[in-house]
Amino acid sequence: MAARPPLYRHVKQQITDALRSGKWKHGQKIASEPQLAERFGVSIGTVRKAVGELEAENILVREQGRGTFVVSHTRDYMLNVFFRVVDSDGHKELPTMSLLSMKRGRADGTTAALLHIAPRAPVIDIEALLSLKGRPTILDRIRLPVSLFAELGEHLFKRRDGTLYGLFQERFGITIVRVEENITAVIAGERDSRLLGVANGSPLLRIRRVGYTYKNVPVDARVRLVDSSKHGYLSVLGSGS
Amino acid sequence: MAARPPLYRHVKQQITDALRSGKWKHGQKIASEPQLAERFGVSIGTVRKAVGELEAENILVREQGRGTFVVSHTRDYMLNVFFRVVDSDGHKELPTMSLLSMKRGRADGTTAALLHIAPRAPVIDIEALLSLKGRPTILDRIRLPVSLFAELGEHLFKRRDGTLYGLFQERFGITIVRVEENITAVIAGERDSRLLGVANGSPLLRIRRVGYTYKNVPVDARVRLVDSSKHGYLSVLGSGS
DNA sequence: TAGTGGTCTAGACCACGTG
DNA sequence: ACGTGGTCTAGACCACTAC
Repeated sequence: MAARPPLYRHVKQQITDALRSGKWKHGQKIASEPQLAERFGVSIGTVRKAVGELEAENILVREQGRGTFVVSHTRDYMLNVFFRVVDSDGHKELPTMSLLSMKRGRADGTTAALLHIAPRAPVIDIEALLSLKGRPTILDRIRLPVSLFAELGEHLFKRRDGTLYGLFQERFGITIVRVEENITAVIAGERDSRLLGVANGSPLLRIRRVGYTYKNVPVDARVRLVDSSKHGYLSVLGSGS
Repeated sequence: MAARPPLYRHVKQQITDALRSGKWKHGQKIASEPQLAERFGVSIGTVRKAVGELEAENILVREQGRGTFVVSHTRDYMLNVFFRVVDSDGHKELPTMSLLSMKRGRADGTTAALLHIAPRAPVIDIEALLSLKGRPTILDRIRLPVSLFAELGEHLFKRRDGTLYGLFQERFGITIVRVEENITAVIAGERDSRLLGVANGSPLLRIRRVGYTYKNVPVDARVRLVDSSKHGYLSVLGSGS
């Protein structure tokens, strides 16, 4: 008795597949609504419902009079969607990244489970220090599966003004559509406190993040330590009117 | 040249006003879509768009074949919408509350600013210890404006199996539709560590929460300390497919 | 069976951006 | 002027719930 899925779900799925296959790339305009309606043999209203859901999921953006576009992980976009660290006035600002190290290694059990890869599968292991207002504030340890990012090299970071997820999108065609963050409080270790410029034994936010692309495929796993003495992590729930 | 707002916004506004005025109370069924369409002199499609937005904002819930209802702050609802503390397996469970103290006082500057009330305006000052799996995990210090909760007394907590926001809704007709939480890491003070049963100097999550009802009116301000040694704060961003 | 919300259609008109 | 997305309408039919 499997309930028949509504038509617009099917349309949405076809659009998502087209995005995944690279038919339309980030920042590009997709087909207009009348064109999509004709291609899929449905009415415009049905197309609009499908596109509307994809827009609500931060995958497409509609612009009246111009068209519908695949979201691009610009700095502004990252700031609004994925970055939640604010200063004491509630203002947000993207950090500047400084690469500490980058090497190949093998996934430990936890990382393998998070990334849905085999234990000891090859990963890229990155450490980076992120600064806000010139002050080191965030220490990232990032693990990426080599299977997806084989050609990732240090040189790609040197000349970058964008974000890591922007790099994923531009160079590897991988769009992060959702991240899950699990936050706990920890005491800064000796090395962490030195890098972040805080007293040994200071409290830090420890954020375990997993980033997912389409179809809930995990792509990046990171552990992020945040000096929250001058910043906070902002979470908004419910979004009422 | 003020752009004319679309019709469905007007309809949405009228529905929100009716909710605020108490015409339909939590858990009750509101008028059917054809009835609303006739009352407001618009087509059903326009009503559906308005109701759809209110549903997306967690203010109404539609149930096929039954009707559209005002959300009720049941335990399940709270768990899914406003409670973000999970155990190490990622499971959620609502805490049991134990009231530590409740007294009248006056708002300090920070609290007054958060609640949009005058400095030194009268507030109710509550301390409560919340336990997960029988283990004290969260220490809440809550400030409520007396202007909204004049009749709040300790007896209302004694016989309670619901949540604080459920109490707001049932006894005071106030529905929280959005909360903002600002999270930092702190070191447990002497009293905090004793109440939470952790070692002095342990790291804790410090969550500054403000709860809002319709029209962005702040209603409750609290500072929440969480023992994150066995739990974490879960945040999901982007919600892609 | 009657009433509810959910889907889908077809078409008119509006608001906006581009050439 | 044209094409885009945005709004609004009217009506048909489906899926589900209650009685």
